[in-house]
Amino acid sequence: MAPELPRILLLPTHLQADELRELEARIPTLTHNAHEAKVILGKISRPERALFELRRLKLATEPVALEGAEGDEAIGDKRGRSDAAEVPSKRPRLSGSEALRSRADEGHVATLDLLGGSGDVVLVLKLAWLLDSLEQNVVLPADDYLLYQGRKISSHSAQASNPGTPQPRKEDETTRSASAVNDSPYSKRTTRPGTSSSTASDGRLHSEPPTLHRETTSEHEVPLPPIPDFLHTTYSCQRPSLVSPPNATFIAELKAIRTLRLLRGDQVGVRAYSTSIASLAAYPHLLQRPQEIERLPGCGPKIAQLYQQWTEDGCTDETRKAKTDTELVVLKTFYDIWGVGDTTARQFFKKGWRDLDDIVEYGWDSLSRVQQIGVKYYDEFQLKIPRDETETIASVILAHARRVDPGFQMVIVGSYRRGKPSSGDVDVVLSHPDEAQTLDIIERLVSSLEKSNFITHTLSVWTKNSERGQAPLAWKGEGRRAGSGFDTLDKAMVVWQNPQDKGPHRRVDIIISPWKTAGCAILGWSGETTFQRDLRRYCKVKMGFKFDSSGVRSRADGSWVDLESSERGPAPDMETAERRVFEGLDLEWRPPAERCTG
DNA sequence: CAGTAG
DNA sequence: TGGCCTTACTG
DNA sequence: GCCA
Repeated sequence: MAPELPRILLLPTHLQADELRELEARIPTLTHNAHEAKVILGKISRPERALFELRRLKLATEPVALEGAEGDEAIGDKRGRSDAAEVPSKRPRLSGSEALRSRADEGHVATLDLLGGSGDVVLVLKLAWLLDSLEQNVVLPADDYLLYQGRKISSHSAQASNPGTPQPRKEDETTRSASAVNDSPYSKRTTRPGTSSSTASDGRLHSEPPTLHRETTSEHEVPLPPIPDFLHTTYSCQRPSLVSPPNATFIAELKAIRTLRLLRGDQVGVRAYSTSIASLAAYPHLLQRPQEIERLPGCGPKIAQLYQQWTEDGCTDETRKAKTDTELVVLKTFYDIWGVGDTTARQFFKKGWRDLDDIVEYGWDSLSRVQQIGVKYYDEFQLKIPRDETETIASVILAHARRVDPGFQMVIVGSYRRGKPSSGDVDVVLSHPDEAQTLDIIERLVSSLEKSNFITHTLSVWTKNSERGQAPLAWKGEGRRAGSGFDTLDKAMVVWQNPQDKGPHRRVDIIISPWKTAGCAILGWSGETTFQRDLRRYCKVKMGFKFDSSGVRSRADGSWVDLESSERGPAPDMETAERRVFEGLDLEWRPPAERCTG
């Protein structure tokens, strides 16, 4: 009794001719017409490949709500390092238990209805679905095999895809950013330009009608999805960029290339790839073809070409070759040591060192103090820090600050504030409405946390530039008064371990800001690198300002520009201050979760 | 001074 | 074709 | 590598 199968089209991709024939023989409901197939099967494993196949079949679809399967690959976790010969400088080995979390059981709720359901929905599944179903003699749920789910559209209905996400509420002054994580900020902006155009007071507001370039290339009438108006800017601080964009897997490939460029010393390449990554991270549609890419800012023919190669081959030449290039693999290992950058990584390699044991054995004494710490805790620093632990660490820091004065306030910044489920390190910004309280607190705080054995090592302390380092600010101008304290912020970069449970050592940054620039401080510490870079560039080019986390200045005369106080006085809290900075910079408010530029 | 950090 | 974010700290 |  064969299971009752839906109409199936079998893709020939990656199948030998005889394999193909044999499989086809086992499918009673086989069709060769893509339009009547309910299920498309193939020996493929990525949603992008699925789209590529649909294109080849000339089957136009729009995506149906489906949180894309993320290609969240851990970096290199195969470190076959010998435990033999632990050098005097012992590098503690982690006790067993490595992968505590199994991926892939994120609770698949909805079982897809294969037989019933609206007739115009087509599923692209992995071939394994068929094999498993036949083996077990039942039609298995498609969930675990699903690569793509789309609704067939006739070539003339170019409906903008809105994959059924709930309409999010408007952000207003009082909304807290944390809740934004669950939203789908795309949906409110993917509506056609014109209907919901942003209120960006950017001057060069792009409220043009949906004039899509006439990209009616030789190709068929399937129109490219509209470019959201916010993607006409080259500044990533002017648009939402979410944590898990639809094209995350392709972005991951570009990030891999970026890392390779870094290791090779190609800094310009790093810049360029960062720009394209940030642009793609803001693109709310799953890519369908290379032409879409070239329309995006920071993306040109090269990136489009890489995309094509990647959809067809599953990876690019550059990453494929790198995988077997020992030099690059070793460089990456070295680069991951805290305190070792790409230049030093190459130097280590040139000395003939090939793994961490070589460094310990042959070069220990040549390492800087922080590099020694980086090597010693190499494994532990690679571990991600879950959100609840970040909160625990932060609350200890705040408690110690409040022991000095109860008026201290704190915002956890960094990737935590962006809503990531785990972080590489912990960043917190502390401030106090009374400026006298933030003056020399950093050293007292650090020593207090050292005495309580939370801080095991202090990597560096940026101490009191405010007082001593006023000279370096060539941004002279008489506007700056002595002791006003808005030079580069005081901060401490430390190694942390809970003295009670003795968990892994963690990297923690504690930043102190005077109240009047606390908005800039949390803004400067919450976005990803490209967001920051573009924010500074935007301030320079568009505003004639010089932004940094310790304040905004006029480039004309170097005078401090206060964007954080209103007529009603200083901001009541740091988040409000941050909103005022956005306003003062003529930027639309961007919740931290939308600052994920990759 | 070069190198590194966020 | 030049420019691409910023700057103090460390050794 | 892309943009002004």
